[in-house]
Amino acid sequence: MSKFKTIRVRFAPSPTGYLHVGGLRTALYNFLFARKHGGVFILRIEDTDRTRYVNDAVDNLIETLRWAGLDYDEGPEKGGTLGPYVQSQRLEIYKQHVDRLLNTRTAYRCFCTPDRLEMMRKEQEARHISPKYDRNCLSLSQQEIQENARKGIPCVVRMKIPDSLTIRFHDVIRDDVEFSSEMLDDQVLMKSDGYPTYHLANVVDDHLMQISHVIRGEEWLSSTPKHVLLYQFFGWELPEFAHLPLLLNPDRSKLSKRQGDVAVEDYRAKGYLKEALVNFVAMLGWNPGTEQEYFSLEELIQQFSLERVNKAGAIFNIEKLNWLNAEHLRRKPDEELLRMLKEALAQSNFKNAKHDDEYLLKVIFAMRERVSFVNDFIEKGSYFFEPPNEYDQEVVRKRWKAETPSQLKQLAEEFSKLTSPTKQDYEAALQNTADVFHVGNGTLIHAVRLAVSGVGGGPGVYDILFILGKDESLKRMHTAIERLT
RNA sequence: GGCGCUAUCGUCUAACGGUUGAGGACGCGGCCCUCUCAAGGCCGAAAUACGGGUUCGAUUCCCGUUAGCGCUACCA
Repeated sequence: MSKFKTIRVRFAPSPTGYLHVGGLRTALYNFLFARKHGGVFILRIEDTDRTRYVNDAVDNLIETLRWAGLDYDEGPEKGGTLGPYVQSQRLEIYKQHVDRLLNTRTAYRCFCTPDRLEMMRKEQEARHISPKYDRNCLSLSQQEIQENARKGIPCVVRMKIPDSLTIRFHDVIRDDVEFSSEMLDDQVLMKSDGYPTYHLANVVDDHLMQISHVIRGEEWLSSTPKHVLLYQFFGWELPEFAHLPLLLNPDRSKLSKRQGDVAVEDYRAKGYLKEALVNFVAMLGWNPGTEQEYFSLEELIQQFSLERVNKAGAIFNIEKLNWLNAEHLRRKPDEELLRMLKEALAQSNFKNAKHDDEYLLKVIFAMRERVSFVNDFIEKGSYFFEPPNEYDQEVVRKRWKAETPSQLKQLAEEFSKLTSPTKQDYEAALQNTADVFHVGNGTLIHAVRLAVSGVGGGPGVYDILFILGKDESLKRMHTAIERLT
């Protein structure tokens, strides 16, 4: 599919504070594509806007990518032969390339002040024509340019868009796309502070870093013709382009804060598993063509293809993420769940409670099918870590009758006779007691459950009793008899 | 406003002109299982934006309309 020998792709975020879930998906698709084809996945930091620089953003980005399991082959902190991989460290390279453009007259210096530009735009807007630089500085003579430079007037470098040219390029996802050069502005390539704009830096770097496929968000589609022109100006071969559909808010606007969490770290903090988040964003805009929904990273790598990426934007649907999280969580081996539960416990209200692994493993066994998040073990199964401090009133109304206290007293009596009871022992004892009172065992089951857990749902009652142990169970039964009578 | 991209159940999506009275998943409702809650199983409601073409035949190809989104910065 490609004229390039090795697949080389890059994820090129701008460090503005955190990794956006849309960014995570872009990174993921790049990663999957590279791994699938034995290619190279590069991380490049696009920090050419000094006004938006955020401290620690790069570290944060790298840490989040690492958390998600998307290891890059070349990039900051990792190195590579075609670095540096941080654009602010490549200023000299951009300058050289801008000079090339200047020499071939495919770019020119512009000394217009921001004020003049602003006024020009206002006027154009008033006249209902699309805002475009009026090329005021294109006609400057060599002398005038030198004069201005000598006076120290700040200047930018603009690319000179050819007139009436149709620019066509191929996109793996959208096929052929074409734009008229008439619509293009003489884009600033080099800012007055000596930093390149995205357009220049991205083309220069993609070429120098031998990027074979530019896989990025759809918001770049409209500026791609400028990039194509730049490749032509430099006489470089075009990479393949693949513009990914956007991630949307529930109201179909572009995914943003305000309408929920957009930072990967938010989801991480909320207890979502990286496996679930990765699986989920992978399915937002891509599918394998089969009915498989649950994927490990390894399976995604095997099955991923750019050709099966959709064109239309996708809403970030939290319900499905929750479901996938539960799926991934419940399939985890005991040991891993144990490790995660201990970690969660350490940060919970029960951090001082002592429970050995054997006990926690029993809780995991009992709760496994009932949790979507690790914290659910603690929240939905709080009674495994402390006695109920209140009883669900609705359940009390339904399950706790006038005769219940005396029945439970008798049941407690039976339980206390048992030595190291198994689940079966509890069951037999309860059955016997139910027979004595001529009631169905359900009557006692629900009452005991309420007494020991405070709630109406959960694992089988014999499991709960067994996990809690005889002494604790009896204690709770007596407490309930007292408090609910 | 201009340019571009997009358009199948509420949501994510399948279908690459015909075996489609449009399939799956999440969510929702019902039933089964059952000591409860889950999990699981079964069933159900739910979609091709609209209008023209092309074709023996359009979800699928073309055009238009509408809608949504993106871009339109010395931001990326």
